[in-house]
Amino acid sequence: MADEALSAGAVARRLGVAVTTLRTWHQRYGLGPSEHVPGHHRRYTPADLARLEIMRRLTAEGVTPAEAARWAGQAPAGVDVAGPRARPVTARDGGGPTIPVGRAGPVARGLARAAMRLDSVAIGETIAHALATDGVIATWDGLLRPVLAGIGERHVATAGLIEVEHLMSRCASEALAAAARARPPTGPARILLSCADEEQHSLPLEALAAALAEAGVSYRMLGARVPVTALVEAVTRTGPAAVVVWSHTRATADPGQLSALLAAPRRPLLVLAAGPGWRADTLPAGVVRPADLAEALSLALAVRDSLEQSTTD
Amino acid sequence: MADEALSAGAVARRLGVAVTTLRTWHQRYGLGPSEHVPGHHRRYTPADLARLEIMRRLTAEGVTPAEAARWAGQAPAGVDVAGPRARPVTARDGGGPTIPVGRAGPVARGLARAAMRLDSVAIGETIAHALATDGVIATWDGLLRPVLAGIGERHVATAGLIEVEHLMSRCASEALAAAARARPPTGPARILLSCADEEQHSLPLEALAAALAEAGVSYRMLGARVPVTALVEAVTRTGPAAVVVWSHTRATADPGQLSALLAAPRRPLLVLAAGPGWRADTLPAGVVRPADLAEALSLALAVRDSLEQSTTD
DNA sequence: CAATCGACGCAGCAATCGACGCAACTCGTA
DNA sequence: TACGAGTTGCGTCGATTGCTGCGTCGATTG
Repeated sequence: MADEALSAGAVARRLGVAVTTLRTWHQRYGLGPSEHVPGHHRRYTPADLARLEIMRRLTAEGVTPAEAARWAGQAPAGVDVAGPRARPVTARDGGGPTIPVGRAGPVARGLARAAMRLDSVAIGETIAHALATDGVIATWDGLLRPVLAGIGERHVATAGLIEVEHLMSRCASEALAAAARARPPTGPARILLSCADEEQHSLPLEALAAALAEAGVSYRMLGARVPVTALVEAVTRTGPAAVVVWSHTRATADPGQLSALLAAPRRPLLVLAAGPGWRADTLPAGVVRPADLAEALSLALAVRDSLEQSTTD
Repeated sequence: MADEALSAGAVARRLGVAVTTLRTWHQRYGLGPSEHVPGHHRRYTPADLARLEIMRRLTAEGVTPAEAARWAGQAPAGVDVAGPRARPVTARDGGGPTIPVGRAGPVARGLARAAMRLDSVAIGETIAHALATDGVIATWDGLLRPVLAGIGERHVATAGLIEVEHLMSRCASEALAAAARARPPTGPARILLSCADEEQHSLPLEALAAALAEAGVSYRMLGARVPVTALVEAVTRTGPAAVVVWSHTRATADPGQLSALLAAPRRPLLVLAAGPGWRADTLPAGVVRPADLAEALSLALAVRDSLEQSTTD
């Protein structure tokens, strides 16, 4: 670990920019060594270098330098997006007359039972309570996803239970929407949520929307079955900073949609390919593929306010 | 501190309108940056932005843009614009690539405008307000249906606007669900609502559900794309007094589904074939075909009343 | 003496400007 | 019922603005 100070030339060489540019960045955006006496040589600490790295990466992505600088300036402990995440051990559990929910807990089992009963009131109450108590992420990963997966499995196996699946989806959708509405986000919507073309499953996207609302981030949600042209037009019109495209199955995961997004007139800062449909090796460069809801949320949060933090509204 | 100077593009993105429209608003209504040198770039201060926000909200409520601009122009205290604002006082309306709502009223027009802007917040607020004020039936017939029909027409004609249609549907769905939840029905659910097989439009059914909830009648809602076997099974399991099957297009209106219902072990008292998909001459005997939402509601209410009479305790 | 500093200027490029026009909707009128 | 007048949002075009990266110059630092 070199905690010695780097000279301007060294930093410039490392970043791949001219020395003059470093000076410009300093006096235009205040993005320089934390301690610097005017007239003396600049000494960049590792922390300063990290800030400049952010600046360089953002500008390389196409962000306006002024924006990137504002963003890099206030990031002392910036990038730790990918953290250690405990992975639930896949364990076979339970059979029986109801829906297999794995070891998702008694609440999930109760929810599954209510679903089998087509008891929409109980379903709605259970989900709403979980949302209020544990938050969107935990409810999604620990309750909704297991139960829905269980119904799906059963549905594939027995070619029945479709009405149960639809009822669950509807109730979950309602509960998520209610949760999102309970915490109305403020500020401009810089994040666009959309399903892939032909994709009709929008529930995970609604969960993400609710999670965003929970975090106080406003967004635009287009919903299911959004054709490429419509998506591109929406991007062109609203110019979001980030776009999340959900694909549930491989059939709906056409990488061309993402390429079209990147080629749009107002290229979004970040394009997220979410859902199990996407294949990592076929994604165009510059597209990020979050592993789960939590990661998608943290990525979206990272881009949140790249433009301004005005105190209006 | 004039630190917050938004560019035209930033403001346009924030409001959801085109940059050109901002310029138009400036030169037509004098609604622009307080200090602007002709030829130079426009710099919107927070005060200017607030004025535009008012403009946006008013137009979303259905106010004529010209009038909205007059309102917004004199809103902020202090610096006032002395722009070329000599407009005629005529209260004409209409214009732009909006959605034809005919003579459905200003609220519908405002809703259509908000939809074009993909402004889900405004859409949701408008619908929720209408639901609370006028009730479900009036909101459906006087607001939602005209706007949705307008979008549909336009969508067929121009092969675009799909994202607007989806957003409207989603917001309407949310609002209807919220309204239904606000008045939780009591008692056992004796009415089953379901889409026909392969039918994916469930919004009218959700409107009926909300209307039922408003009337204090409890129901079970299965949702979209319910296969015949699933529907029959649900009927067998829950034994409803009435079943409403919605079909939006002729392709999904297979009379066999209704026959299967009538042949079910626990034959429902009343089977309603709702939606424009059904053809009166092909319906099996004993199936009623309501003309609109109000009729469907009154039929459902009649069933409830007859039940109360027969099973009175 | 090499590297850097602050100041100044310049060329490329994206965003924006003003002007014009188009398409589409409403409404009054024939 | 059809049609023209009035409105309105927005696309397009050529010119301009303003931001950005960086080279240059004389003075200073290490």
